[in-house]
Amino acid sequence: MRRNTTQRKAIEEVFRQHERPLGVDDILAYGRKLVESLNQATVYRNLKILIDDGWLIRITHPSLGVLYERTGKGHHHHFHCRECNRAFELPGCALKEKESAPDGFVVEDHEVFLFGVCPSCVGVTK
Amino acid sequence: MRRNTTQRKAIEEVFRQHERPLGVDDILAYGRKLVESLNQATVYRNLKILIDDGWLIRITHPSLGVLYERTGKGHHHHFHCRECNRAFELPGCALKEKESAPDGFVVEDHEVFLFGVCPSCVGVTK
DNA sequence: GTGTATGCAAAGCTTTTGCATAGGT
DNA sequence: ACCTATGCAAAAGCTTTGCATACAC
Repeated sequence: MRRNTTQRKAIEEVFRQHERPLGVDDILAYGRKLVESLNQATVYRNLKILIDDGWLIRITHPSLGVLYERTGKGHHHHFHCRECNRAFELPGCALKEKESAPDGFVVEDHEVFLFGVCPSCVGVTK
Repeated sequence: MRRNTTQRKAIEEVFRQHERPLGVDDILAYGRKLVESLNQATVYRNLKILIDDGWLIRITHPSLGVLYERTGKGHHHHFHCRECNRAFELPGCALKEKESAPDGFVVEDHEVFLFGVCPSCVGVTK
């Protein structure tokens, strides 16, 4: 039977506090603020559990590598800010799947990654 | 000065023979058909050289991991066939960058990955 | 002949696993 | 009290690097 451990509750809390896709390093760092002893192996094991539970999904971002994000947000795209290096989830979908591939290809799904500057970084002199 | 080695010529030949994005394993396997002694470290070193030369680019595919493809094909998207597990380069771009993110986000670039069944696998009973 | 590139092996990283024990139930 | 989940350390992948030698020039 599944136990409701301090560690997993902390990892869930990290995702609630940061509503954006997070990497393992982020999760470990933020998690240790809540549970000092939090171990890397524990994080990996719990991420797997939360994915099995359907609470998280794992995505591989072209620039940021492996990220984890909460489920239940429907289809969306990802934006990567080149200034603050964070990933954002963007609502909506402007891609027409049928028109996106030549005849003969059956398109069943897609992922879009956008790159640029996020609202908080626009206009900030660097 | 850069030497024109048998190994690098073999790696280049692999990309000419297979006009699609290739992973390190593919490159090593196909390359060994041309140069039996071809070593993994040599492949990695030469991929880096070919990227520096602008002859290859490295992409991180959400499902297939790290792939390498020849440059000079302009902007395109990638299609991953769930049957044969190969990646294809698709010409054209149906994404309107400006409409793809909410106000405030400055979109400068994007990558699109499509998933489905490729023409050679459509209709093939499995 | 000179010096870069290769093959091999060892070392880095990230992720996974084995094992003793802490802790949730 | 039981037995799962944790922390630690070792192991397993993938990629990089050090070093002696092969080979491109």
